[in-house]
Amino acid sequence: MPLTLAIGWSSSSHPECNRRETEKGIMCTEENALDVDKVQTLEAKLQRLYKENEELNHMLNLMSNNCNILQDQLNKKKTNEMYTMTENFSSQDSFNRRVTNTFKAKSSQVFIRTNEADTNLIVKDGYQWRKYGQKITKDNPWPRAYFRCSTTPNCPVKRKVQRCVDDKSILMVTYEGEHTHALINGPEGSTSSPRGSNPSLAYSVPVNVLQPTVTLDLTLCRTNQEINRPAQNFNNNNNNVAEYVASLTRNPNFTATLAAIIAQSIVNSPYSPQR
DNA sequence: CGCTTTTGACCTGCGC
DNA sequence: GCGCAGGTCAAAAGCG
Repeated sequence: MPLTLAIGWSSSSHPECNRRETEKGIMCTEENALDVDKVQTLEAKLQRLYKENEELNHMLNLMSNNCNILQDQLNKKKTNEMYTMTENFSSQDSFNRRVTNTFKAKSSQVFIRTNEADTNLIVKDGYQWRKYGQKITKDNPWPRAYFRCSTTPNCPVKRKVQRCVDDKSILMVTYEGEHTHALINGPEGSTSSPRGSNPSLAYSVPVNVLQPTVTLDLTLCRTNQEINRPAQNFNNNNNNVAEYVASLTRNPNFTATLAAIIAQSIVNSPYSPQR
């Protein structure tokens, strides 16, 4: 413990040092007393931090345990649902077909919050997409757009983009298949937006259908134009930030991820008791 | 001119 | 077999 050593410096047992200290006289005594006070205050502070650290570790463990328990319950529920599905299908073949279509196609769905005024269905995800169809579906008044990955000629990946019925600012993006190539561009690099249009700021990350759905809201990311008009949207953005933070804290996935990051930072911290 | 989007027609699967 | 809904095709049009 470095602090213990720091406290010990003034009581040197070396005779020469003791002599010099005596010669310096009482003048230094007050100064030394002040230093000792400072050190003691710091030590007390550090002890308090250690204590808080321990409490946080304890809380993290509890959260982690709860998370594991919930995950187990979810997995069990999913398994039960699969069994129920099997019973409901008229034949094992049709069930297998459905499972194959649903899971083996590597489909995934992401929900992306965009600007409500933004009417196009462009989602930047770093790949290049070519639109090959659009359709109005029965259960949704908003058109569904069909895209094919055109990054490479033989890439089999398709995606469907449609606005959410309840909230038109949310885009539902369904990916099907797996890319046969690497991601060639960042979110700004996609060239799939129509000429002259104002592409959405949304940036999606595909998530496997078996995993919890992820919603990304990047409408708060400011474009260069927005940066150049500073105060205009400030209050509006503040409200959006509050909403954004509230939605994040309600999301259990976000909480779990945040807890993991905090845990990691504590473990790696130089003040960690484990070090 | 080449690439992309648009959009009506066509195809396919499913339920009745 | 028929009708419906979702998915795909391909010609036309738009844009740089």
